[in-house]
Amino acid sequence: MDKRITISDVAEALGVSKTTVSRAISGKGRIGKETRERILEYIAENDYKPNVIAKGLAQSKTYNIAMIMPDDCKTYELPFFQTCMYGVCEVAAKSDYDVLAVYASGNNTKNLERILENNKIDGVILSRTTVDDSITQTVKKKGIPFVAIGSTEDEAIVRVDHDHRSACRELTMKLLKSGLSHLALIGGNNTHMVTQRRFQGFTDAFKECGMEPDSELVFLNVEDTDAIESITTELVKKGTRCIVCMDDMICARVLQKLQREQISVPEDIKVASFYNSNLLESHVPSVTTLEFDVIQLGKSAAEVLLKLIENQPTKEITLLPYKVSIKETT
Amino acid sequence: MDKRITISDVAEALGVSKTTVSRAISGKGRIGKETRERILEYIAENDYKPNVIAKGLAQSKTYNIAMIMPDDCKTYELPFFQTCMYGVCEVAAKSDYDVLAVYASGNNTKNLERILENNKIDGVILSRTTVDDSITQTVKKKGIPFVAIGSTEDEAIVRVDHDHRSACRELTMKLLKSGLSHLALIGGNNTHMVTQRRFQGFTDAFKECGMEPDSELVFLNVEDTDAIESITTELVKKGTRCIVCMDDMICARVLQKLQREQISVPEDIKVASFYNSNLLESHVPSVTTLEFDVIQLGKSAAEVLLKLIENQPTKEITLLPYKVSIKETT
DNA sequence: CTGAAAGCGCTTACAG
DNA sequence: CTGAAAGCGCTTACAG
Repeated sequence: MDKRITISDVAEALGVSKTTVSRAISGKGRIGKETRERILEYIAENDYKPNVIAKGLAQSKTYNIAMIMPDDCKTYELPFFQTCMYGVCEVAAKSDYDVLAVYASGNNTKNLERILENNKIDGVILSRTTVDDSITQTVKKKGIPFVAIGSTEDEAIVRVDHDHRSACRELTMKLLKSGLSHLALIGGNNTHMVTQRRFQGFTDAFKECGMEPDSELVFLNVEDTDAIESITTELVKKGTRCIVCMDDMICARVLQKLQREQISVPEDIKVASFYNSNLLESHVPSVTTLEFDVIQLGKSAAEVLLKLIENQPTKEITLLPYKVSIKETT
Repeated sequence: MDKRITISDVAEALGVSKTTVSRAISGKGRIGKETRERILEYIAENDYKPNVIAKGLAQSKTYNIAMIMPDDCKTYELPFFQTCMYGVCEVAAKSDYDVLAVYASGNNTKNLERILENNKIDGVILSRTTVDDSITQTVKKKGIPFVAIGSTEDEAIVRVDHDHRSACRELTMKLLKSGLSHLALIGGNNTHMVTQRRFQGFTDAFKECGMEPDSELVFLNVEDTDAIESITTELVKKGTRCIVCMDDMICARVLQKLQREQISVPEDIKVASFYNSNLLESHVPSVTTLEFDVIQLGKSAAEVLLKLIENQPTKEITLLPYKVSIKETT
């Protein structure tokens, strides 16, 4: 490991003080133009790299942020979280921040607490928000900046999200207007805010048409494959004409089941999904979905968090656009 | 943010020196039993938490390791990397280490270089190794400990891996012995070491039976969906009786294509995969695969890296077991 | 067994 | 415009 030069070495070599060198680098404080240029030049030539750790100690900063990942494997394996994290890292890197991966859930905040106690981060990104969220409480108690990806009940939390409610309303609307009135809906864990928001959008559309969703056709908290399959079968028996799936995973399983039962889509039954991903993208026939830019979601979250950390003004809520993509399955 | 107490506060409150407090906490250096207990007790009661950053500065350590993630979305979205990372984080946390996510590839090591220059990590885990690997070179040049997940050409690199070659040999062997001699093989990027190792295992099995793989039926470097589908079609036309897929993604696409073409598995054609994942696990009929414990892979990698960082002896190579899981598709 | 002091590499009032 | 000095919170020879 090659020994790196420090600010003292630079100061000594140039016959100036450490203070001056520090100022030349940070750009803060008054400093003569010529002096600065001389220092910057020397630094470039001699490959000086500041020690971020020492800088952090002096400033009580770490230049690290944490991204909270769900800690059950069924969830953290979802492309969503990975893609999000990629966006977060990309933006963080530009400001010389790094991203710690921290796995936590409502029942298990011990990793989060450890990292918080160790003062290893300047801010936190919550990648999933649930209705009663002990993760949020933990971060809040610590008092460091954080932003939530997704909706939150607590309106005081800074957050970025896709506009799921409007998106689902719009897609549902299009389905209703195309003459499909008895829409079935299969959704996952209803303690996730996103499930609730999507359901609101679904309901919004019905109301706008002066109707109500048929409660016999709405299934929430459907968590495992078997349940999805039996509900699919049930819906087919009932003669449902269109199944709306809350997410890509559910949709993939529904499509698989229908295919296995030799029920053709869209001829016998139509299918749409409130969320897209690579699980569905290569499907034939192509699936009607909502499209969200997840990398951008991660990027926006990081941008907002960095502003928060640097005490710059930020919006309480950032809503990202979506695209309704009507394809062959409806 | 509640101000935390420091080692000085503890020292002052107890009328001892900072040195003594530090020793009581670290357990290093001689210290009176009674003094130590008094300090530990005070610390517990007053909720003292050491500042890991300061500790790191003094020791020239960061208590962070980096996990290198592939930087193209088709790859980092694979459950493999997520699951691996989970295992890494779990083990790291036990030793008070945290894990930075760093996206890099052979063409783009700038994030890695930045983090290395910033001295923000004590070691690196490489999650994928390619044949000519500029990532490995970059880390090596820096001189900090690292371990590779997967095989490497360079035998001097510390690495942990599943025994892909033996695993593939064994699965291929079983297929050959069950009377399927003209096995077709579809594999991905051949610059990935794992692709090469799997192919070796495949070949090993043939040799052991005094045969050779039929080069007309072997397709490597098959990277996109269209190619997989057309090869599948071609193989069906040729009357191939069994398609072996190098990984879960390829296998999923092959199965999808066959299903769409109404070709039944395993009646018309048999299918096996050299890698399992949730992509395949709920498939009907169940798929013959190799099963690997990926969380364990991440854990082992982290364990080895921590040993390396702490200058403890380690094995050059750690090979993890596998399971051949013969199911309905063959 | 314990402590004073120097040091890790930076930043930042304060003084000039 | 520039610098001496103190400080961030710890660790670790060195001395006693």
